[in-house]
Amino acid sequence: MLRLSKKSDYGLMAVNHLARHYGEGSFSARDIAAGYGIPVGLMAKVLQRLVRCGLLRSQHGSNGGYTLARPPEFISALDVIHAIDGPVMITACQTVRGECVQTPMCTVKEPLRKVNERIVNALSALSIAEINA
Amino acid sequence: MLRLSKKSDYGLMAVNHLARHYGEGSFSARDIAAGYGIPVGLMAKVLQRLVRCGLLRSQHGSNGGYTLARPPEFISALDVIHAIDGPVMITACQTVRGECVQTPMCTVKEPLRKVNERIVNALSALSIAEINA
DNA sequence: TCGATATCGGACTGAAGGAGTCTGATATAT
DNA sequence: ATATATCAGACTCCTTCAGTCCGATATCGA
Repeated sequence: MLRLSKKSDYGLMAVNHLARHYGEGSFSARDIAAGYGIPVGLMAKVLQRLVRCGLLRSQHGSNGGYTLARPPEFISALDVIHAIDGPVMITACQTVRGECVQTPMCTVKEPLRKVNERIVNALSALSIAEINA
Repeated sequence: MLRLSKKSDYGLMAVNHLARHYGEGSFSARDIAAGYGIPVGLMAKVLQRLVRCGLLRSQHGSNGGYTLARPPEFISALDVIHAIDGPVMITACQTVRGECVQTPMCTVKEPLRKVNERIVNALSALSIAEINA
């Protein structure tokens, strides 16, 4: 249905939160989740994925938590979404290389690929810093 | 996951097919489905929705079928997707009026609304005639 | 050293939505 | 009449999403 997953939503909120407090130390999943009414466990999962993709740094132990791996200007909405949901692709039928699995007679593949490209561009042009402003 | 439903895909293919043969009479669900390896029953369902939203005209009985309700230049990809999947909205949390149901502290609502707007624009700027060219 | 507090990883469950089928009704041309 | 269409809705899988839970590991402070 051309919809973002809730996890991506949560991810954007979390990264946004960290951006807003950039340079003020680290925040735990609990810290972040509390402010937005997001289940802690789920928030933790989302944050873990962001760490694995190099967007966040994590610190174990007490007084631990998460911080941005780089300044908010250099993290895009696409980065976050891609880290959580994988590649942004509006059609299920085509692979990363643009091949159509379903049917070679698909006449709308190419136009949709262009639309997809525009969406990706729009998302990658939107930095977290920009969201925060 | 920011993905179009298969029904929308099928709808685009169908409308595209009808556009390619615009002025050559009507085509049944069976006619259209056959060429693309789409299940007939499902194709029929999709076509019905397009009729209900005024994009296609239908003709009962033998030698019946579907035709475009207006020239391909005046049907956009968004028209088709909207007819099948409903309003294009990348976030589940906001209603048509842009209100956030989940939490009033959502900090990413407004930026995502703008991204959504761009997507809608891209889709509504893409006419079926353009796809076909 | 012990314990509290974190992240981390995977498995798991329930609910929701998508894909596709089926049945029956209505309309129309031959 | 009959064959061929659309039409409408209910229905069944099956996948995916949302969220939970448990055990393991790492770190800080007392």
